[in-house]
Amino acid sequence: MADRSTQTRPAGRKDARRNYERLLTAARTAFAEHGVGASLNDIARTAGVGNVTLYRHFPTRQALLEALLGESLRGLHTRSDELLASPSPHQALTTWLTAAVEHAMAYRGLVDALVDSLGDPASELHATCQAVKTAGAQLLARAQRAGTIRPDLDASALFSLIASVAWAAERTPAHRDQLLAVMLDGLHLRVDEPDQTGWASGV
Amino acid sequence: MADRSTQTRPAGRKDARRNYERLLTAARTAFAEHGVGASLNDIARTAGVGNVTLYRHFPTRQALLEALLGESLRGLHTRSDELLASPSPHQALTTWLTAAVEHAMAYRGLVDALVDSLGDPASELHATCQAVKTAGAQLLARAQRAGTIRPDLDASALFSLIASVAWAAERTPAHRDQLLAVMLDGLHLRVDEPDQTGWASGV
DNA sequence: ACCTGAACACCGTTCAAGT
DNA sequence: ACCTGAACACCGTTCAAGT
Repeated sequence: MADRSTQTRPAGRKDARRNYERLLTAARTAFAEHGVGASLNDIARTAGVGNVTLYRHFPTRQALLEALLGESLRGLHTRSDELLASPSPHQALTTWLTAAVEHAMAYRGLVDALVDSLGDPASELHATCQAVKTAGAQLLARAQRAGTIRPDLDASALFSLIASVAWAAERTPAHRDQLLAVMLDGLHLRVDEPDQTGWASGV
Repeated sequence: MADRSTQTRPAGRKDARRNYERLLTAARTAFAEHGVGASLNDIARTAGVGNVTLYRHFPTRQALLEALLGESLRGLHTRSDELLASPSPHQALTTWLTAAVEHAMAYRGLVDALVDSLGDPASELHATCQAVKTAGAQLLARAQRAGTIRPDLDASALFSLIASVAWAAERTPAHRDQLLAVMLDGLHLRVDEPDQTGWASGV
């Protein structure tokens, strides 16, 4: 639980450390250009490093993603803690959901990797994704207690919702805001305002 | 527009016709088992056919999907025509959307192919996907005229919504109904009932 | 301790021939 | 006309050695 932000950066030999950094920057540009499915051999090549060196530092593609995005994704946890102190539970949740969707769109194809990771405890991204999930869970629970969000919904369903919107928005960016709006509206309870007529309170 | 259901089944040599059918059944089981990303060489192999034979009959993976699913997907168009005659525009749309999501989940990874096809006029699935889209457009427009569906939404955004739900539901089947419910609720206009109190009708 | 080049088993696609 | 086996350029992964 403590010091989640310190990932295993190699402290050993100087060239190892240098190769590590080179691989990260090469991966960053490759993912940005070709999506998370970019060729790993290509990344090693442009980093000026043997491909086995890449595999030693990052045994899987997800390890590479963790190194690149872990910090940013864990930032959603911090953000959630902050928002828990904000006055409107509902607004806090919607703000956070918008940010979460944004984070999940960092690279083309990233959402697939995130969803896979959540379901695979062996993945290097697993812990990070679960941190995101529990971050959302807190805001979700608070909003549900406040009565503005449909009660039949748990944290993992919320994660699926985030992923589904991020996936579609990545494919058709023009629809991003509408997709988000529909999701947020769908989460919103119908009877969200205090009843102003007294009409419905009888039964 | 006429006779969309007749696809190019080869009428030539007997062995060609036989190979065509063998490839289809091999593809069907391969896609069912490994998703739409299944190895094409593998499909040719289990069909007992040279791989080039596969490529001649089906130049792309999407051509194969069209041959397998085209009829079923075009069925959504027929379904839409039927539902246009049903009494409740809103119920008609939700029924159709549920069916559309179901269709898009026929194989693992299918939604990606469908969305790609819609954006690529050269794809063999393009016409089919557009037929699905226009089928949804009719029901959407009717429900919007009836005032139960948010008016700021066009057919392509609706297609994105279907795809996003199908994508997530395929990954986490347990959430399928909730994802659908959130989407349908998000489409639903808040003030959908005739105002029963007179409170809101002043302005 | 950390690195590299070469090999391995795949993939989709295309070739030069066969009947 | 329609087919096939073999080649091609890739992929991720693993090997046997190097310093």
